[in-house]
Amino acid sequence: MTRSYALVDCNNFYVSCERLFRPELKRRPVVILSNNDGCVVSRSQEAKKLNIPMATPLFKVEQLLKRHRVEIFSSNYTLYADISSRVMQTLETFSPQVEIYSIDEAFLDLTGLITAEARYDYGQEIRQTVQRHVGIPVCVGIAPTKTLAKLANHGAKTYPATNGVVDLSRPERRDRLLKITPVSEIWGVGKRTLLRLQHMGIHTAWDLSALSIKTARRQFSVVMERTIRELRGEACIDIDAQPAPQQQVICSRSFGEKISAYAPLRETVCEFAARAAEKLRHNRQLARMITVSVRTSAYSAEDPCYANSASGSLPSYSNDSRQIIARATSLLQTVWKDGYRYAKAGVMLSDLSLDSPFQPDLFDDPSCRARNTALMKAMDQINHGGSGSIWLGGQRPQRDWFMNRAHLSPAYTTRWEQLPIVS
DNA sequence: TCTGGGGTCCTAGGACCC
DNA sequence: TCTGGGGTCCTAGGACCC
Repeated sequence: MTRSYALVDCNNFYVSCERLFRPELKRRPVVILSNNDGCVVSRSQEAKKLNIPMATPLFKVEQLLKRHRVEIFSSNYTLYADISSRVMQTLETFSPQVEIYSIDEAFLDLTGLITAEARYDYGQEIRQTVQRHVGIPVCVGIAPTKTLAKLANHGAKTYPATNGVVDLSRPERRDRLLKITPVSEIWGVGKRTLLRLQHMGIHTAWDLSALSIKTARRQFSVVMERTIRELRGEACIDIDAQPAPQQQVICSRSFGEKISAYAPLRETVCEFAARAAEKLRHNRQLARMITVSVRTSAYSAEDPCYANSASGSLPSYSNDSRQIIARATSLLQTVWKDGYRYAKAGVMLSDLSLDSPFQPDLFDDPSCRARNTALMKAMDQINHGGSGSIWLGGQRPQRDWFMNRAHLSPAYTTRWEQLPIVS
């Protein structure tokens, strides 16, 4: 049976979230910054028109932003995650098979759900419902493969005449859009691949779809082969409504101020380790491998450059903050070198397993494990909401001390004291 | 002065086994 | 003196995604 997928993608998602609570910003240029106020990661239509490229460092466009009185926000992930889950809940009423692909987009399996003729209208209904229930504008792309649904969504965003919905079920429409879309817009074509494709004279999505499968396989990889088949309408990537448990948990940050001494760097790494352990417990997972990485700035010309990482295993599968912090500290000692100005560090947990059913090893002490689990649970409950009321020795008490967040909006939907007030 | 963070998948090459 | 070949597992690195 011919399959049918919809890709629903929120428009300028972070900007739209901020505008929900600041409606006066509707037609104003708005940008959202990454963690640490480093780069521009979301732009309103008006900001895009000012030629502010995605992921530009803030300092490069600061003057431009000022001149055009662009509204600036630090990222407020607590808010975005909450709005995202409301959007996803709404989408789940439109298909039994929904794959949440990222914070702002989801694939819906429409196969056998609606007739080909009704698909465009269904897309419009999705748009209107999300707008009415959550207040977030979305675009919908519908097609027989996920790669084409991505393309359709890009079309819906690019061409206002589509009214936010593009259905590529008919091959004529599909081919027409392929011919006018640059190959760089195709899902899976990144910077490196783009360069190689251009050398081969491949510039549009249509050119790519015409590349022989054999050549694609030989010169690129199975990934490219799949992309081409999908562009031709052959579904190779299925909906993944029950994603496998995560394989790694990462906590890493650039610092607001560079760190040259061991003690503050250790405190920071301990903090990252504690956060990673929290995430692990939230996922109901355990880890056996831990990696600690540190680096100096990759951009600074005058500072000497150094980057290193060290991995090691934990005594057994664990999500106990104390064990993870202890191991992180010992690993940091092996990569620490005096005389550098550190700009970034990270802790990664891998070799994960679910915490139940748990397979203990020979030396496991069940009563000790139960006690530790209870202790961590109590800690998480006290810290619920991210306020960081209690912490372990070695952690730095003021969370986020190292992060610049000069333009943060309130946690409108997740903290009582910050609820918006209608007067 | 100031350049994000958190993930996934694929491939190649080495170690090791029989 | 002869020095195969196929399989698995692990790791590092690359490329990509949002």
